[in-house]
Amino acid sequence: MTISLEPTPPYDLDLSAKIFAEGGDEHIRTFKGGTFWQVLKVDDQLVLAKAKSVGTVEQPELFLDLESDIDVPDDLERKAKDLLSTILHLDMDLKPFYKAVEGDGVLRELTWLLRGLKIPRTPTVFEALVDSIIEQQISIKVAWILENRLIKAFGDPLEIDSQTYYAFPEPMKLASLTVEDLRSIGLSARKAEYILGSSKLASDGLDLEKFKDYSDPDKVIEVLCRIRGIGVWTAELTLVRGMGMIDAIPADDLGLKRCISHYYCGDKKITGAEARKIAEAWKGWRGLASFYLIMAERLGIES
DNA sequence: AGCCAGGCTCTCG
DNA sequence: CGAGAGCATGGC
Repeated sequence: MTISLEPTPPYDLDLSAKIFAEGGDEHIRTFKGGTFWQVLKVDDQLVLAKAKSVGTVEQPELFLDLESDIDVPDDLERKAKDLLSTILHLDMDLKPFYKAVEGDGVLRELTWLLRGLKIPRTPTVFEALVDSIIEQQISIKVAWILENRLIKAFGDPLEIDSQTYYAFPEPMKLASLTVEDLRSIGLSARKAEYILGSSKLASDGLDLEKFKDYSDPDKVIEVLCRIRGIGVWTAELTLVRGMGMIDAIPADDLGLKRCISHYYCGDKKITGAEARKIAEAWKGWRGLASFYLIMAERLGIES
């Protein structure tokens, strides 16, 4: 069964999914040989989704294949298609962003070089929140290792052709664990407590997913920051990655400051406040612009 | 070998 | 209050 997807052009899957190749895991989610795949949880049913590009950047088209341990009914198929579109952010229109940053010499060049790059989202806000907690302070590569361990240890398994794939664990599942359980995969006791606390809130009435519909990002940040272990940085990262709020920017982020400094300040060290000031020029698109800078640095693009 | 990496809380003074 | 210690792992 092959489903056709038509992303809003321009779109470059190979470029956009590159981020999943680094730190990816074949049993969870990765991008390899032109194919992106990930287990999706749709109506409590696990489905392995595989997407590849069959179009061009200007006329993008994806083929989506779904595999499961049951026959996938039509409505499930439609929901899986929608969820994959959400994850890859296929409905995002990049053209207004490109127009908005035309006056910025750095981004004008980077948006030309990285044309079709869309910022991915997590399937749920909860997943973005937990990921962001794990990523606090340690290097991103170590964080990816820990995230994958968490998913394999506590996530939902799907068996296909004697291969096991894992989806991100539900809040209820993580809430049922102990600090020792989480320490056993290499998390600090502190982070284990943060994750347990957040999971308990999420499985006990705090509907994180509803924050997607809030119109005021600052309000969401404020609410999230009341949770123990969640600071402004973690909240902002969750907004961008979990809610698709592409104007939110984790300006205090060490890696982002390094990127902004590299492309705008001749590698001179800058503060979070200075980063925020520079990012003012990208208002409306600050998170997306940051993503372009980070990807440009990863790809070794000089300017 | 040690220091550092996409922070945050808690504890002192 | 503001500053500083402590945290876990893996990469360099």
